[in-house]
Amino acid sequence: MSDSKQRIIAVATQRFATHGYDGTSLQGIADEVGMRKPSLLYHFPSKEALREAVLSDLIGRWETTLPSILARAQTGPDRFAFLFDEVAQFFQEDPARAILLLREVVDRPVETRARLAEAIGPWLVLLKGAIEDGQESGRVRDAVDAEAYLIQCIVSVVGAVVGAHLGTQVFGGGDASAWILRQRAEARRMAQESLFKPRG
Amino acid sequence: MSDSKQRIIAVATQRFATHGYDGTSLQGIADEVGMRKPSLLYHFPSKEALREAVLSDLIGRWETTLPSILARAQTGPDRFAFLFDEVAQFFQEDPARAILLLREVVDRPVETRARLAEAIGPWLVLLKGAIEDGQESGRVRDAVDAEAYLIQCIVSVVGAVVGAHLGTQVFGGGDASAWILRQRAEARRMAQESLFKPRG
DNA sequence: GGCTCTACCTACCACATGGTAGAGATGTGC
DNA sequence: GCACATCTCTACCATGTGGTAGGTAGAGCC
Repeated sequence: MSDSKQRIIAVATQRFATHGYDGTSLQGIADEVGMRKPSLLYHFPSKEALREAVLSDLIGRWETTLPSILARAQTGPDRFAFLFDEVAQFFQEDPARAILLLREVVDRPVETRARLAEAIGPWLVLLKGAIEDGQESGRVRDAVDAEAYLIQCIVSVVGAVVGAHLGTQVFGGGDASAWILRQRAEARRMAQESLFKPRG
Repeated sequence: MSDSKQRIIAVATQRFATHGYDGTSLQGIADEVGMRKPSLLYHFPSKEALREAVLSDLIGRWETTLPSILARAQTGPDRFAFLFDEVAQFFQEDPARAILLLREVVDRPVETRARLAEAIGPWLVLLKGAIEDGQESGRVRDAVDAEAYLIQCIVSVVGAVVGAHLGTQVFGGGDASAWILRQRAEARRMAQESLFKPRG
């Protein structure tokens, strides 16, 4: 992909995340990239095409990151905590990813969900199996609703980014990046302790 | 408040939630209400004023609902589960409330958070105290980060509405309203089991 | 009847938007 | 030299937007 295209996608990603699709103008993106609007429209024939490219780029990054996470998660100990943190790390690295994803799901529920189902569905089915195995072997609580649990985990991780900003305002103390770490840690603790049976 | 004003707010709430502020036109609202655009602008001098009114209406409803929840929560048993479910019920009653809130926090982080801090801040401080009391008396896990925990609870409840729609697509089985119940139940279970120490 | 207020209307405006037409520059292969 | 492709530009357009000006019908009041 050409350099211009990549720069446009990068800028558009941030602006779509910050102001939403409707709240972002091609003019604004073009200005920030440093070109005229028609030049931008040369690379992406329409605003809708740009949205599509931005989303594809995000999902693409996810799909290249995921296998590496899963591969490493299989070997080490504390697989659960590792998996949770790595996924959280993906969003924390660039919070715009979480916000963008959230916006897409809320703005265009049907279309986005279908894409998302394709991208993370198989992975969730896998994890669901792992949870059910854990229930049979007695390590995982029987009360866990595996499917709903997994969805809530995603909600927690993505929501931690939004929640962090909320924390700074309501309770004060520390900046947003410090809060995001606290939110992530607490989300993991909640997920972990509500999944496994207490030891002993 | 006049009937027209209330109808406008009701329609605007749904449309802002569904399409976002920027994605909603005054024309569209006016059409659905059944009046001309300038008539709408007679009641609310600007689109921004309408947004403000919609948000005030939502927060107002919350502020009248909350005391009744807290009053009832103090007497009965299973206070935690009751509180959690009642709050969840508020959003489930009209999912647009959850989506709208989410959108506001994401769209106008600073302004909305300040308002939200005002509306729910004192209540969160109260609950924070209750959790810390529980830690001292040994019923609540020491590892709980009270502030982050409470924020994550809000994220879970609001996110359950979004997550429910995700569940239908990824796993299938049941419609959105059935999924929202599952998400809520699982979110409560996760919050509860990660808060209290295991009995016995 | 006259005055005022509310609630609504028609007609209009300035402006920003997404998008198009078509030309000019810059390089690449022959 | 010349055709061709790639990329960017200027100039423009149709449309929809939030918002304004000003008028009208009716209710209540004196």
